[in-house]
Amino acid sequence: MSTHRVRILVVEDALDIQRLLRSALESEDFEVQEAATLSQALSRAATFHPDLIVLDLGLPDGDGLAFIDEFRTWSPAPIVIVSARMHEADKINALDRGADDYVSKPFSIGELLARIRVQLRRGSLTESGHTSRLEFSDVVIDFQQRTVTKAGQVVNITPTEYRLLTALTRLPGKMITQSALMKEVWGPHFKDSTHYLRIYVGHLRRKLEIDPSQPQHFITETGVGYRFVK
Amino acid sequence: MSTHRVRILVVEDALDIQRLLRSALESEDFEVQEAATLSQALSRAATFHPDLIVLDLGLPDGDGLAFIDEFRTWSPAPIVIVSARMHEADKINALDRGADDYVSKPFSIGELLARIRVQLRRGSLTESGHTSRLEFSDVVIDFQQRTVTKAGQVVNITPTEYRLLTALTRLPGKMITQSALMKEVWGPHFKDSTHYLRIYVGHLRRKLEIDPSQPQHFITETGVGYRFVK
DNA sequence: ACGATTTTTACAACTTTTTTTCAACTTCGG
DNA sequence: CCGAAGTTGAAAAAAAGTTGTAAAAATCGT
Repeated sequence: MSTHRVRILVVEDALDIQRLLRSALESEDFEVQEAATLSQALSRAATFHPDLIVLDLGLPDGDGLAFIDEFRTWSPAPIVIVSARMHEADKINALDRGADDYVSKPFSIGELLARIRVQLRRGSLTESGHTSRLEFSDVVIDFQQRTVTKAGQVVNITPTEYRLLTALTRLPGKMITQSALMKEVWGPHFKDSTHYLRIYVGHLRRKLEIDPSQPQHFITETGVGYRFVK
Repeated sequence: MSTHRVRILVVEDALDIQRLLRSALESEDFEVQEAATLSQALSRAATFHPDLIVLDLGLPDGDGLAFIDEFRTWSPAPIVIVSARMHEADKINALDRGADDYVSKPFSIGELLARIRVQLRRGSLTESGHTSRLEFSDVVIDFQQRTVTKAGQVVNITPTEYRLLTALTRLPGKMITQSALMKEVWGPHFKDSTHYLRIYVGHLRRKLEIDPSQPQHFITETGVGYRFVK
């Protein structure tokens, strides 16, 4: 489905390694962007939407672990750490924090590329995500038929409501930020018009919650986003 | 909602390493089975249906790569190679044939366990359960879902509280200075308004400590900063 | 042109952050 | 060991910001 080349963001402050990585990755036909600082990495990641991140932990303006924390709030794309830190505790920390692989410097470029292929291979396997049916309390959502029933009665769901419902329920339990929801439902251009969200989450609650004033399934995370729980 | 413990098949002919792996894996509450030869490995895998395989490439009756080929025809379960072979070509070969990670002997058992957690996290993300988590006393923090639970109950965490929690827990046991925390949570401009810190550390203690007046996890280092310990 | 849907507007209710106040605790010199 | 200075913790009021609801206006699809 996605027609674009695989995008890789390289977060690395050492210029020589940056160049080495760029040439190796580009010769594998990846689309490469670079960032040399933590803040640059975060803004690049947001606009570039990389399929994978190569991350040096030793950045000048902060700990690379902070990047993992922040990035993982909105993207599951694999993160491969490339670092001079050799201590076991550093590796374990980074891996448990959300990194997917850890390669120590000095590294072999061939091995790094193989490990990147492993990450991308698995990413494409688990891409799909959505099951065809979802049930909670007395509600049944059938994503194949695009129908929603509550207590056996068919509930009319408008196109916008349905897109929002899909975005919220894709990963039950996971908090989705307002801007992520806006981008998915109304498009990137509307990402700051978050009052639409309140109105449409309100619609979903009125139609699907048992008591819309005490929502059990469409949960507000004030200042951040919404979460669907079964 | 699989109720069984996570099953791991260890394919390894050296008895000492086999024992080491079994005890380490069982203390993490995995269900472990072993195989010492290629043919044994294939039949065990077929009956045991492991969730993950730890595989030594140097088996007496054949190349471990053959096992990967055969196993991959019917199971996508992650394979973590543990091998004495150090050559780059061996690693690349195994990874491209279908292995998911490669740890060289002699290996650190802590790192191996972390890499196993990474593999299991990915696999179960789509089904349910395991993600990148931090646990201490009766508290579970799930950074992928952005949820915090105490004794099974969801605890509401505000955006500022969550940023502080993230900054503090990133390096368990390590003391973080007040100004570092201020810069990360409130931004560089507020680095001297350290009384905010006391208020919000207080919030975290009230919400997460067993006895907030006798903190066990969010520790004050008077005059310097705070430290999180598990 | 009609009904259904989306967008705009307005306001009340609610949550979070900041400010303020004061009590308790730590540290350190005498 | 005592008291002073500095540091930390708890509570609550005030301010700022965020969310929920209703309903009118505009737009869309047929």
